[in-house]
Amino acid sequence: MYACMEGSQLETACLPAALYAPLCPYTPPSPPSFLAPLPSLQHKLPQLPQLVHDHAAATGTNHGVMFSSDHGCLYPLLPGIPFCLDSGCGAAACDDDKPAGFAHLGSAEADTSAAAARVDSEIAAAATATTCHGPNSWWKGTEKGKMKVRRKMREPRFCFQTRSDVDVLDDGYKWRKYGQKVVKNSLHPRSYYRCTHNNCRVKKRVERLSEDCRMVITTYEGRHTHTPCSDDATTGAAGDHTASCAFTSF
DNA sequence: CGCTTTTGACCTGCGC
DNA sequence: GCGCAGGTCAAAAGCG
Repeated sequence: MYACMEGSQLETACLPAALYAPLCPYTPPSPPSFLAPLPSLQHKLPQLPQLVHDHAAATGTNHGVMFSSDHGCLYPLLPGIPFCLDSGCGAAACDDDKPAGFAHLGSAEADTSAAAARVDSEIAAAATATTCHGPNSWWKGTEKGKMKVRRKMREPRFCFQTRSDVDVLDDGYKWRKYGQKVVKNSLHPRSYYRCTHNNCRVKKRVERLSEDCRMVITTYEGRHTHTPCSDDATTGAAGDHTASCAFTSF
């Protein structure tokens, strides 16, 4: 999943031509309407999560999509990799209504790369947990005599890949780092961030490709309950604001 | 002083 | 059941 797509794979890309135009020599066959042209990735990257979310909302599923960007070129990453968190969304059921280039979970047998299998396993685990406990359910554990309650819930996850010298892309939201972990078969540690906004449990993971330390993999989990501009407003009024705000992003 | 980052420990899920 | 790996917690340290 983390490897860059080859040219042949891009034939199934679904982003508008304007996205590719600057540097990429190919053109997607039929750009979907839910994605507006992005003349410059550098300036439009913060919009990407919203675009993806709009698609998820339009399709009624928690589809994730993996994008890869390279010097301004942005395209879906490895179409065919399952990335649907909706436990009720089977592979066959989803195939018909997903646009070309979008992948969803549930078709592990179609995956050939170890990385894809790893992601599939990861997402499948989340789906399994959801099945066992139901959406938005809680599981409990104990630590040093006191109950520790964690939320194990189904959240839409989207990841994209970009080439950048900085780990944390400026997506308009404020993040707090809560962990860092060295992952196996990776030369670079994975960082875990959480949105600092009140009652916003959106998380993101950032890691660099071991094959190319300039490539950054950013995975968003969950949806923001606020706008980027309201990030500073962490008071109780945030709830009213978010309730009246149709913009929900990552 | 408050917020953020760091980092080791802990917990859970999965594969064997 | 055990070990491994990923994810999270929380105390300590750092910083403005």
